Amino acid sequence: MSPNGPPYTRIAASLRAQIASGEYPPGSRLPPHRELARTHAAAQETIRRAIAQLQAEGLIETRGQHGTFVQTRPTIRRIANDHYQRRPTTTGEPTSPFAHSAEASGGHATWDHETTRETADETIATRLAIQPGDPVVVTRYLYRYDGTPTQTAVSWEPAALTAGTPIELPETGTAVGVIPRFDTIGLPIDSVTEDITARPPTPTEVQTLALPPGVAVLTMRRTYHAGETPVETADIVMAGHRNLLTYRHAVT
Amino acid sequence: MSPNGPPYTRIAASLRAQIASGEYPPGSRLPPHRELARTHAAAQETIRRAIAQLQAEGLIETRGQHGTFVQTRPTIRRIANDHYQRRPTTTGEPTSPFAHSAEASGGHATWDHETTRETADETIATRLAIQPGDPVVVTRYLYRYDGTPTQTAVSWEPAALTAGTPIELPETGTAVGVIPRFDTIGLPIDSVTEDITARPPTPTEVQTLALPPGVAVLTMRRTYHAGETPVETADIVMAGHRNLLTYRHAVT
DNA sequence: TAGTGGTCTAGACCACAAT
DNA sequence: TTGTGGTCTAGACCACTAC
Repeated sequence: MSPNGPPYTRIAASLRAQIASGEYPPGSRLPPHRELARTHAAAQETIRRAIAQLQAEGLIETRGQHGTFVQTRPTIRRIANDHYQRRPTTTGEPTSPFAHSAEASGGHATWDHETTRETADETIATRLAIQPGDPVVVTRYLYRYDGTPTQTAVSWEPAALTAGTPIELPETGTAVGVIPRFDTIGLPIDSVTEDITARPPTPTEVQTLALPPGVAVLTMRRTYHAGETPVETADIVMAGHRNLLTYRHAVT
Repeated sequence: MSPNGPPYTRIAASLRAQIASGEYPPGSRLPPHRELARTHAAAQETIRRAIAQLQAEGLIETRGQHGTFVQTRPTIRRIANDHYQRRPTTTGEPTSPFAHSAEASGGHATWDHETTRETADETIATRLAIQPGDPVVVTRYLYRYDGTPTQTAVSWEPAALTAGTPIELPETGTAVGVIPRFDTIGLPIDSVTEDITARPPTPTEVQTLALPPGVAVLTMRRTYHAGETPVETADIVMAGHRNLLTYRHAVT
């Protein structure tokens, strides 16, 4: 088609066009590497480079030793991190930002969590404005969307703030979510900072999030403040190619 | 070191450790592929896989035919997309969000732009709530940070809104920035939506942003609204590994 | 047993830089 | 001319799955 660039990019472009044209519809299987090597008159390794490129784009997926398949859900799920607003204290059942956005996009959210007590290392101490070695309550989450893992999060809270209160352990009391929890102990959260970046996944993230090779993760570092006091900080990691963070700000 | 995984991941881990330990300090040159192949008792192609992995992590950089170098600036630049607030109309010279954040992190910002008149395709028409084929003012930007390209943006505005006004062409009047410009024609912007995601770069983006292979781009789709009317929409693209988007919201 | 993706190898050629 | 990163090849082996 286009005679520019090295062969593996041309082969990738050719396959990309065949997928876009519907010749290989979503869910269908691509020919085996060795057959593609014959039809494109290239070596198997060259085919693999082309395949790897499409994989990084999230277009196709290789399933173990079963074959190479066109992605069935290139559709991006939307995480509506709208405003951080307290819900009107009506009858609605408590929910989390993740569950809220999942249901808004027509799916079902579940999550596992595990809470431990640890001491703050230097990084966390800085983020929480405490001293290294101070006790913190750490909670690790794995969020699933319709059953498949899509997001991990690790949350840190200074133990000194919640010790002896009903919200000492997240995910156990009646108040769900960071903002309502701290409301109940008279430490109202009034601001949140979020740092967003993209980076390649760690091997662990590849495994837990079932990431295809080459895709980046979108990470958010979020810290809640009550006045000048940081009350919770979290690292949130999700697959870059199937997530969209949406913000709506007022301009004043 | 660690006997797990295929050789190329072990070689990558080994090089990563050598970089972290300071054996290869930032800016230094790694041995040539062929030499690494000898010392690690592997084929050159295997070395290249390991190198490609480190490249995708932003740890090293290959410069044409000069060699492989440890990245000198793994330091992430900060783009402070704080609140969208109108500046107090004092004596300060007009500036842009990009210039503001660049100077906040100690660098110097410059940008080129080119404005054309086009007609809206279906996507842009939807985003601007106009009809396909309606005239739009399109401006393409290339932003540089201390001289090196770091961000591209394309902006669309419905021509019908600005025709015959002093702000018909962006970047020509006295008002700099979207919000001040529309203030001057009595169409005050009061909200902005931003959609953020990560994806692999297009070949064009690889070239214009001088991206090393494997790194993802962080993209923002931003739309300004005056009431319910979209007045400007833009696609902003930056390298994922050296950019950080920072938000600070009030919680109400 | 056969098919599949994944990996490795030894050797080759290219374009480009510096010398 | 030499050295470099980048690419391609033909063939091989492995782990896993399906039959």
